[in-house]
Amino acid sequence: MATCENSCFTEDENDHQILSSKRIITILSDDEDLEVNKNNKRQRSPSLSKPKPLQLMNKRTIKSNTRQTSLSIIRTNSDSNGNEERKWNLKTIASSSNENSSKQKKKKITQTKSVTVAQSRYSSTLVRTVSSPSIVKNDISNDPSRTVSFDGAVINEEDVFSQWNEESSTSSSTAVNSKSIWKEIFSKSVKSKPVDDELKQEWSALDKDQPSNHYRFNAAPVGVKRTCPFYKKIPGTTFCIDAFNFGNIDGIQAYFLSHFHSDHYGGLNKKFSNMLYSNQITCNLCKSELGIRSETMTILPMNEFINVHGIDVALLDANHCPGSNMFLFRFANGRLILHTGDFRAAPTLLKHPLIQPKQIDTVYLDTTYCDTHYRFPSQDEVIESAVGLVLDSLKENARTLVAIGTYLIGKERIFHAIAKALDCKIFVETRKFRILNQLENDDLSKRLTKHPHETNVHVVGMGSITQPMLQAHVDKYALKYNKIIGIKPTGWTTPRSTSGSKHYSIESKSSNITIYGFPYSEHSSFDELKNFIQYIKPKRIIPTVNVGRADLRDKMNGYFQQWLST
DNA sequence: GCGATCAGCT
DNA sequence: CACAGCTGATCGC
Repeated sequence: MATCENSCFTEDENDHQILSSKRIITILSDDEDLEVNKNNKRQRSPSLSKPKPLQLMNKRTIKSNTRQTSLSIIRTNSDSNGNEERKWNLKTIASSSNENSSKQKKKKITQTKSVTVAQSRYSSTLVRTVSSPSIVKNDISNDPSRTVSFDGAVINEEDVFSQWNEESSTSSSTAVNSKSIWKEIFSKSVKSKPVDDELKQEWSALDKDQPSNHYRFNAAPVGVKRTCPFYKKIPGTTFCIDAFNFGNIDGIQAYFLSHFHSDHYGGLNKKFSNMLYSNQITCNLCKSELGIRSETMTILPMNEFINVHGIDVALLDANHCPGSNMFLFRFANGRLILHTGDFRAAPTLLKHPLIQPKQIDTVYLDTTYCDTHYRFPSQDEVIESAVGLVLDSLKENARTLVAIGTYLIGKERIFHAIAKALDCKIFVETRKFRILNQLENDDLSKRLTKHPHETNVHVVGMGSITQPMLQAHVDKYALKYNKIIGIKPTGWTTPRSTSGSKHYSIESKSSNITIYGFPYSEHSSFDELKNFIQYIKPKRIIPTVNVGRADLRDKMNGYFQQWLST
C-alpha cells in the first residue's frame, strides 16, 4: 500500500547506513503476528490478535520470536512555505527463529514516513503525520513519566535522552538534530485535564466485553447477546442514540435516531415497541421504509428545546444527509451535552445560535475522518466541479448518459445541481422516488421521474458505478445514447489537486465509459473537525467512530488534546 | 413464504 | 481501511 512518496527502499537503506551507529530507539515485542493460529482465526478477536503493546527496550539484546523496530530521523527538508518536513525511518526486523544467531531468517521491512513537525501553515503545535506511524503526545503536563506514544508504543522521555547523555562527546550533527527534534516533541507543554481515567475504563471494559464488535453492528459473535456500548448512552439520562441492535436496553426510555442510514437504524423493525425520537424527515422514512408505527415515534422540532423525560433536547441540522440531526441535551443545572450523530462541520454550522464556545460539557463526536489524511474540498467546490464536468462531456458528445451513484439518502445535492444546470429531470428507481419525495425539497421532487427516457441524468446505486454495470445500463438505452459517464461521490476519494477547480479523478476509462471519483463527503474533514472542536472547546470529547481499536483511540485522543490545548 | 439476520464484498 | 450499503444464504416463524 505504500507509495513512492512514503516508502523509498534504496534511499532508506543508504540513509540508515549513515545513521546506523546512532540508533535512537529500539522497541521490542513478542511478535504474535508470526504465530497466528489460522484454525482459530474466527474466535480470535482483532484486538486480541494484535501484538501486545510494544515495550521500549533500550540497548538490550534482541530476543528470539521478536520484532524489533527502530525509529530514527534521516532527513529534514524545508519547503517554500517554510514548513519543515522530517523523514523518520521506521525499521522493523521480525524473527521467527528460536535462535538468536540465525539472522538469515530475519525479515527486514523498512518504511519511510513523512512527518511534518510544528510551525506548519496549519499551525499545528505538535506533530502531524502524513501517514502512519502516528506520534501522539500524551498529556505531558500531568504525566510525571513524560511519554509520547508512537504507533501505540509508549516512548519514555528518559529512555530517549539517556542515549545522548552517554554519547554526547561523540555525537554527530545528525544526532544533535535528532535530539533537538525529540526535545521539540517532549518540550511542548500540553495544557489539558488529567487523563480521563473514567473514559479509559469504559473503553477497556468494552474491549473486554465485546472485543472489537461494539462498533460494528452486525459483527456480534453467534449466540452472544450484544450489549449497548457506553458511548451510545447519555449519562444521567434514560436516553440512547442510534442503538437499535441491542433489544430493550436496561434503563433506557427514549431511543433517539440521528438519521436514516442503515448503520444507525440497524435493528429497527416493525416489532419496535419503545419510543423513538427523531426529526420529521427521519420519522417519515422510518414509517414508509421500515413500517415503524406512528405511536412509537415522537417527532421533535428542529432548533428548539423540548423536554423529554425531564431533560431538554434540541435537534440541530447535522449537514450530513437529509433528515440528519445532532442532539443537544440540556440538563436542569444547565449542563450541555452534544451528540453530533454523523455530521459535516462546515463553517456555517458554527454559526448556529445554540452552539456557543465553552458552553458544552461533553461532545460525542463523529470521528470518521479524524486523521490528517483526510483533507477534501467543500461540497460546493466539488459540486461546481461535477457540474462543469457534465457540461463539458455533453458539449463533446450530446448522446452521453450521466449516471450518479448514491446511497439510500445522501449525495442529493450533487445530482440535483447537475439537473438544475441542465434544466432536466432526474431518473430514479421506485424506492428512491418514494424516499426522495419525502425530503421536503420541492424543486428536487418536481424534477424526479420514474421514466428513464425522460432524461439523461440517471441516479443509480453506488454499487452500479462499475464498467460492466454501466455498459449494461447504456446498452439498455442504446437508441438514444452511445456514451456513459459514471460519477462516484465518496469521502474516500482523495482529491487529485486541491488548488485547481477540477476535483475529480478518473477511476477507469474505456471507449464509451468513464468513471469519475469525486471527493464529495458528508462527514467532516480533519480540519473541519479541528475547527469545530477549537470553536466549541468542550471539556470532554468521546469519539463514536473508529473506536474499535485502542491505537486509533489513542491517536484521536492525541489530536483532541492538541486541539483543546491551543 | 416471508421477514430478519448474517457473511462476504465493495 | 471504510463510507453505507447490497447480494445471496440461512434461520425462525
